[in-house]
Amino acid sequence: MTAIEQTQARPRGTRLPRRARREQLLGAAQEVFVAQGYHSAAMDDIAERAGVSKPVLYQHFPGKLELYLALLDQHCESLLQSVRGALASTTDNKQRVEATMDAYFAYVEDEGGAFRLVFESDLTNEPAVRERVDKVALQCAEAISEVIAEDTGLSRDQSMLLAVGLGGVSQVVARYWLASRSEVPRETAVQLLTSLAWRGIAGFPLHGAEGTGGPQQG
Amino acid sequence: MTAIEQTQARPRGTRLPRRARREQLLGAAQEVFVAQGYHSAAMDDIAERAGVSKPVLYQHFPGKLELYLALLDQHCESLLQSVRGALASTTDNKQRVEATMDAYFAYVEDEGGAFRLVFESDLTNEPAVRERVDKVALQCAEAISEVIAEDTGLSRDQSMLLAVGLGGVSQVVARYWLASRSEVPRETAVQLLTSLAWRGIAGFPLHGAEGTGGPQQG
DNA sequence: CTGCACGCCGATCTTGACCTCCACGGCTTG
DNA sequence: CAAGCCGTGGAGGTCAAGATCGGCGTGCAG
Repeated sequence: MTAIEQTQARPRGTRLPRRARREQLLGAAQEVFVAQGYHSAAMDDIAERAGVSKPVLYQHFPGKLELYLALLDQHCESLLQSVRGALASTTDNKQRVEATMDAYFAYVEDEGGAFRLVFESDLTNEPAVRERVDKVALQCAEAISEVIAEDTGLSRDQSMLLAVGLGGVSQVVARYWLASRSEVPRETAVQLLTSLAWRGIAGFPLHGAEGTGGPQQG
Repeated sequence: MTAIEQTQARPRGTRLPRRARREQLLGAAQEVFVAQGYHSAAMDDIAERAGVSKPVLYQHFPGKLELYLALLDQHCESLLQSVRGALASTTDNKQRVEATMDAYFAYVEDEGGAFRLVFESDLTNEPAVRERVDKVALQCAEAISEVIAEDTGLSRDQSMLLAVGLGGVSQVVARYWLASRSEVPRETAVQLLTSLAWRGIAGFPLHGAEGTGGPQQG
């Protein structure tokens, strides 16, 4: 009845080198933060999850907030890399859209549900957290907006609006798709969104004017 | 130095009928919750903001959570009504898209920033809150998806995915537009998103097949 | 074998926020 | 004019959770 699933199953007595211990603590913290959110997560829970006592936690991190920020930074960077990688993976703009959408889906589907720290944080009132979350969203949108501006000739402000929209739609739908256990397979969902978005973007002037790859398949 | 801005400027001693007092408390609570989030908001702050003492607060609401839920319910209902009203305001599907987008922008721009309670709550771990937030998003998406399904002939699952996407894009971009103080006027932003979304939707089969209003103006 | 250093643990402190108890003052009634 | 009632106010209880202090066991150098 009181059995608690723990990924590591440490018998609470193992001695680890500092670096390894730190990584393990980060893993445990991620599990707890993802499952319970920042506020409901207790340092006791994290320590217990890691199979250590609380003082050890405080020997590796100054406090709860810093622990959370370490994880947040890690996964913000991860998202940004994925999006940039998707945009750089091809020069065909339609495939760019598809790759970017898929990047969001892959990110959301990633192990441990770490995306919740970025997209569903319950600590957005903390300026440090707000800054991270806003910044990564802005950086992703800027990366997307550059492509949009080149493809459509829209102004910076307007392409940013669209870029924010594309990032937003990817993130929101990916989360919905994951939560609803939709029977629609991931690839189909991505295709659907890509069709929607690409047709929308292609309707603006200048689309495909500069060798962006032909829209041969309607 | 210790001057605190209070919208009502009650001299802290006024006697109000219960209904009016309740409304005033709700208003004060909304201001504090919006400004500070659920966790950082203290019942003391809300009472002080309203110009009453704490026991009065507890005579009208059983606790902090119920107070929050009362506000949340109110604004969830408001959003749902706006979206449904927008969808029912016309039979032209393109104008439906535009009206719905505009409904989100209006909602976000609404006084007091109450949209934060719905879209940026820091209490999503609380099941009651999660239920409300998820439910209103789902209800909005369902309302939208009905139109999409009729217009495109897509399956229920697929039109729901698109509907969630449209709701998501509206919500995300509207919040970005509000936060970034974009020089793009609201009407232009709505037009931009409407173009994007409508072209995307219109690309699916069956679009405009059943008297949905002619797409005469590109 | 013995002393030392290091990392870990049980038990504790303190803060902060939600939530109630006893005294005061204005309004109504005879 | 006087008495009572009801709502208001300040001060306090309780508890959860973040953050910390002395003791213990283990591995290594001499």
